Amino acid sequence: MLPLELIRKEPDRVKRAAELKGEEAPIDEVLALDADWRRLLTEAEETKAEQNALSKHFAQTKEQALVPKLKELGERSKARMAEAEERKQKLDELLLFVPNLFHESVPVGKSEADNVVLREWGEKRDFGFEPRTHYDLGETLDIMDFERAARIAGSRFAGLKGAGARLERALVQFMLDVHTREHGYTEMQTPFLVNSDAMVGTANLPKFGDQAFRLADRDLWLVPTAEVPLTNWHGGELLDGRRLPIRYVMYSPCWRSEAGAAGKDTRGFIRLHQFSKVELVKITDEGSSLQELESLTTNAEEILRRLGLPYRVLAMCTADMGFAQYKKYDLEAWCPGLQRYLEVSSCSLFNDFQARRANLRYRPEPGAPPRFAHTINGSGLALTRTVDAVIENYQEADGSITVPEPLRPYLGGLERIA
RNA sequence: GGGGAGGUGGCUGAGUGGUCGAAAGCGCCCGCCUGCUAAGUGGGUAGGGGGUUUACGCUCCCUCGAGGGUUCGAAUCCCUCCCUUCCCGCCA
Repeated sequence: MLPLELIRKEPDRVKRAAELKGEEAPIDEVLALDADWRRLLTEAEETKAEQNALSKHFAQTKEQALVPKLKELGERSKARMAEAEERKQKLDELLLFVPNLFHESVPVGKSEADNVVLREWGEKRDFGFEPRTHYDLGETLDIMDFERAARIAGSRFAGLKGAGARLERALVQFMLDVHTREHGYTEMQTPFLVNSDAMVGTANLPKFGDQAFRLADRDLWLVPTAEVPLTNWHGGELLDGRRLPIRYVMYSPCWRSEAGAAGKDTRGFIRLHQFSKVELVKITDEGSSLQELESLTTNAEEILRRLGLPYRVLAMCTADMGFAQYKKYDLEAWCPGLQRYLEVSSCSLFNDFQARRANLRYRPEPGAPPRFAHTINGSGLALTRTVDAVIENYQEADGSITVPEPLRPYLGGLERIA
């Protein structure tokens, strides 16, 4: 959510930013409602002030002749206030549909083709044979099962078996260990179901409800990412600014309806209704947030490096950035079987956009007025696709898979999946 | 699922119809005092919004879990919901 004050003062700037992001922004409606609301509010408050003063007088004198006047003032202020409230409510609802601005460093672009490759790491391996896809290898080795998953849940679900399941679990533990022991994150475990308020806090609602799964009989959603519970974890709180940044890491399953993705990535372990992820979330202050985005991105990259997976880092352009992000990097791992890069992490800075929605504030120092926090998140990494990248990059000519060194301790010393 | 208790500022916790945005304590801030530390001592210290102001500020309104209601007037009385906690039941 953007501050109303900003929209009032610089409506054109907000409109322009929305346009470059390819988002609609109901700025004119917001401005009209804002003017209406303030006019009615002033009227209501003036009447209320008169009533309060007279009521105070009445409390002392008990002058019964004042009662009708008091009653009338009360009714009038209540009626005006109700009108004002009605506008304010509409205004607040609309504000949830105004997209975030973006940082000046974000490349302006029209499509994903305008994203900028910032750096590439690792050598793409020369196999000396035609590398196979992870789903080909996975089914041959009997460590991935798409058919049976579809039988019990439908398409876009997958199952892992034996060494496949263990490989994913090893990756989870490896990632959690690196982030908690070396990068200063605190491991969390939160509910995987969250209410609508939490979804609004991270801006998954009201605009993107069709991307998530909701329980039919109550106000609960399956988390589309651990970003939702973690970013909202301190929602409504006033944090001690001296204790920022807060760094959380959490493993969770994620559920997404993938509405609108029909036909995309239908094969393999790539785009599923349920996948696993190790998520990094930071809650920080204004001054440090840009820098904290950089370090979070580096933290996620570190996992790819240790696993020896070639990858590249993209600066997302305005058009590819999304409604709530202020600045965003994608990490893409090279998958030689698929002959393409797969997004394994998306690291974003939201500024105070989410914090305003979640009412997440901090006091910079004792006595200072509260400010909205800045929030950052990124995968560290998405498990599903990291499994793919490991399988494809570490495959051998005979169809077996060499286990990357750092994972072996987590697999009881296992060196090869065959 | 059944029954009891409770949700008040950064925290603990008083307050049962007006003079209460709210005692006291802790914490924090500013001063005084004290070789240092600790202690003592005086004062200050909730959040949000509107108007006005270059600004400091001034002023008004709202907020005691959320939303309704009663009343001239609600932290206080009534209703609904949410949450916490205790006892019973069930259970991994």
